[in-house]
Amino acid sequence: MPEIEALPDSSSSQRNILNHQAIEDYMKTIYTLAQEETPVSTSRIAQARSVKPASATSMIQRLARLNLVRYEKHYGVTLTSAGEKLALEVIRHHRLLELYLIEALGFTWDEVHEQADILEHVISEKMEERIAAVLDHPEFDPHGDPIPSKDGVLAHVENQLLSTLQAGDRARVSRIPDDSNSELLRYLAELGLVPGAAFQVMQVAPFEGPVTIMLEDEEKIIGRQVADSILVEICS
Amino acid sequence: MPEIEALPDSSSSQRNILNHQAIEDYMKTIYTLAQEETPVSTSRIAQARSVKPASATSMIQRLARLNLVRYEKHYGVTLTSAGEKLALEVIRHHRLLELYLIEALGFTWDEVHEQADILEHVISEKMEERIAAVLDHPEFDPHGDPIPSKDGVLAHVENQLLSTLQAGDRARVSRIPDDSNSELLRYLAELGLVPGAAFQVMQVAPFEGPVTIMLEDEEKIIGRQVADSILVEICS
DNA sequence: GGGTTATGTTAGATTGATCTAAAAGATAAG
DNA sequence: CTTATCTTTTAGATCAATCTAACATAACCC
Repeated sequence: MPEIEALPDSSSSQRNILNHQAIEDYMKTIYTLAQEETPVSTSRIAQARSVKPASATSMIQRLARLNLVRYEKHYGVTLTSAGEKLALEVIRHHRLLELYLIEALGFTWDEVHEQADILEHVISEKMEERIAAVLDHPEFDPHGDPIPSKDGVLAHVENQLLSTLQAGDRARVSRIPDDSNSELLRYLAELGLVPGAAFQVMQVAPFEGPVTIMLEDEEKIIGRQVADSILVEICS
Repeated sequence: MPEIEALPDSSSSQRNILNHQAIEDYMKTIYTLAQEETPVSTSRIAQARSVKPASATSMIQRLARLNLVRYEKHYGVTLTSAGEKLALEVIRHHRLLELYLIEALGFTWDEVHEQADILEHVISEKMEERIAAVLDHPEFDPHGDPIPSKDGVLAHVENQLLSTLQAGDRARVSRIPDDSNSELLRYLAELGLVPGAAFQVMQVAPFEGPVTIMLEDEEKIIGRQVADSILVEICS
């Protein structure tokens, strides 16, 4: 008689007995990819997780058995509501941890992603709660990403790429993807281009040329590639 | 040609790629058991880790291949210096984390063990360092256990069981084993019997009877079993 | 010193997460 | 509409950590 695998039960008093790292990582990946395009294909998941497609297929099948995703062969996956809940929980952990590592432990912007990626799977409910309390229940992480609330609600911000602005526009940095490489993050921190920073676009050179901005009374010139990795909110 | 498994290399820049949880847990267990009696037998390890002897044997063989223990069939294991170093590293993590969870995140005495047991395997060098710094490089954890220094040195304190004291003795609580059950820890905290607390023994009832102590001008009576779980340092 | 008991080890199975290689399904292009 | 290509799935292997069952060694006791 085949045993049915138990769902990772977040309401159970004895959580974290099994290491569900892999499951949680896949869920996070699928959630993120689903933002861009749904359903999510096997190969996109495999690529994002740096595994072979065959490995992704087998994990997808397991996730489907756990009712975390709906899966149709040769078509793709979508998250179930249980799946979305789990993904948001992990993302909440990740973002709270990133902020905490900076605020409480003096990490720098570019160092936190890696450590948060590990810790996100192992902190207890209690620890999540205490971290959130110490940080005064923040809504955004240091990269400007919204932190899902306990019940899975995400603040929604209208973003656009900095590179889409025109000369004269005033805007505020809202997000830098937290998986950008560390070099870039350090560079941006040095320039002062961190979430919240307000600036005005002075000039946008044609042919994918550099963008000149005025930030804190200083002119900064950034390449197009950099401008493409910064999300902003226009100040109207 | 058989590949030799790589040693968990703490000096490597890319640590924590593989989950060496199991290895670290065994090393910690063996280190602790070796304090009591050496060499450490398979069954003691198996019992401490709540696995079957067969499982312990196979892990021991792996640890021996990694040069973390010396192993002689049917005799037992002893730690190599690399093994002791690893064990002390994990113990350092554990004890720093226990203190940190209490000091920085408002955990209570009885809650920290479990969470520290998980976190100890996943915090980076950097995080360990920052936690130690925030705590001002403490020498003892909240249960009175010495925290190994970065280079593996342990403060040594001469301890004895509270139950071995005699009426009239003055002493100070030095340690409560951190794996004592939570009930007991909460009870002791309530009584004020925490590391550092100074008291005088008033009476020791015969036939394994209760011990009466004077602590902060209040008389407390504790059972023999409780007295057996408290380590003290005589104030001479 | 030889049998009994306790302790340890080996053999073989299982589960999870990965892989490679091969087969099957979907897509696209003449 | 048929073939070539690309994507996905299946089959089967590997490795770590565990288990059970069976075997081997050590210890102990008369």
